[in-house]
Amino acid sequence: MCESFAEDLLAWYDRHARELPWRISPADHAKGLRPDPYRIWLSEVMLQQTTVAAVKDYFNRFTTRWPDVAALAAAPDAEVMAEWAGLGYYARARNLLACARVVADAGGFPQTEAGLLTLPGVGPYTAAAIASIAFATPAVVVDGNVERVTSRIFAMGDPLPAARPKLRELAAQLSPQKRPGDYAQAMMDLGATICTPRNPACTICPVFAHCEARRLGIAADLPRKTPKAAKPERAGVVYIARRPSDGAWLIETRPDKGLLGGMPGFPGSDWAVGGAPAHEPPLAADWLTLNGEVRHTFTHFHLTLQIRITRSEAEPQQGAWRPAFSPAALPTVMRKAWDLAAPQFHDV
DNA sequence: AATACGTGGGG
DNA sequence: TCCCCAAGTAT
Repeated sequence: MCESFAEDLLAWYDRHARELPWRISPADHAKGLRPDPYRIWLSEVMLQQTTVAAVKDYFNRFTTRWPDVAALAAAPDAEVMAEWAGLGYYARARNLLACARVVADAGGFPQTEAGLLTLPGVGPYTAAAIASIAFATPAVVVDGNVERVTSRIFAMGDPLPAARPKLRELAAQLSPQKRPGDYAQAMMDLGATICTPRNPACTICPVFAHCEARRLGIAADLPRKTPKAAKPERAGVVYIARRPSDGAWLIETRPDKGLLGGMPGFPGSDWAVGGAPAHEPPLAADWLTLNGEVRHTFTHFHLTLQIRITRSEAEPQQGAWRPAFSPAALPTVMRKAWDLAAPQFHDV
């Protein structure tokens, strides 16, 4: 049954594989063509907790600008962070660059799962994905799609995340030794297009016959998940200043660790439950509080941000004047603040 | 082991 | 509107 599961899935993949910028087609794969490990690695890191739709443009811009790992390794940190701006989980970008430099120094990517696992930003999923897709090594590739598909095939009702080790065992039972890369990508495509979280399309599923949850009519209820804690409300203040003499913006680079680490932003208060903690503005001036506020939701809290603006020529105590600053380099929450403030500076 | 870490789209 | 979630990793 396991054997024919993989056969049925791969037969479907041969006809229905999605065309994606980092992929080569199953037909070309069969001719012995191999995808570029650099492109597979880059796409897998971008795709961590991120949708294909969101990744495509970023992937194309990165590979156009930095066509190989040596080019990326030589890039200045700020340029890579700016190119990543808006994609989220910015530790990925910092680790991406660290990883590129390790790999460029080594003269190429490690070709084993264990070797890949030592790289910054490469965890169990990504190591297995690169090993199977780029190096044709059988590996048990388990991501959210595989967990969902597997829980349904076996009608495994234990809730995530506790069920993760058991699901990995079950996924290993399904995984074939042949065509590991195609199989991994087939599971992704199945999970993304047929075996979806809501309203799975069981009637057109290529592995319909193997699916215990479908047989029981409970596919849409799996996998079960333990409820998540509610997100707390936090609030803060940001200060947006512009220098009339040259149009420079007051920008600080956030510390490498923590939220939005390594990204540019506007100086301001900490963000706390119950309101902005006491703080000093980044420079002495008359600050105007805007009527509108920024609302933004992070993974683990909601945020309301008050915006204060001024025009000034003073030397700041936080951040620095940046005459050539582009808002495209901002993380989304800061870009929202900029969107609100920028019209107030139309005459600067 | 549990928590921190972004964002945009869909129902 | 609000909640869920998408090719997870680091600590």
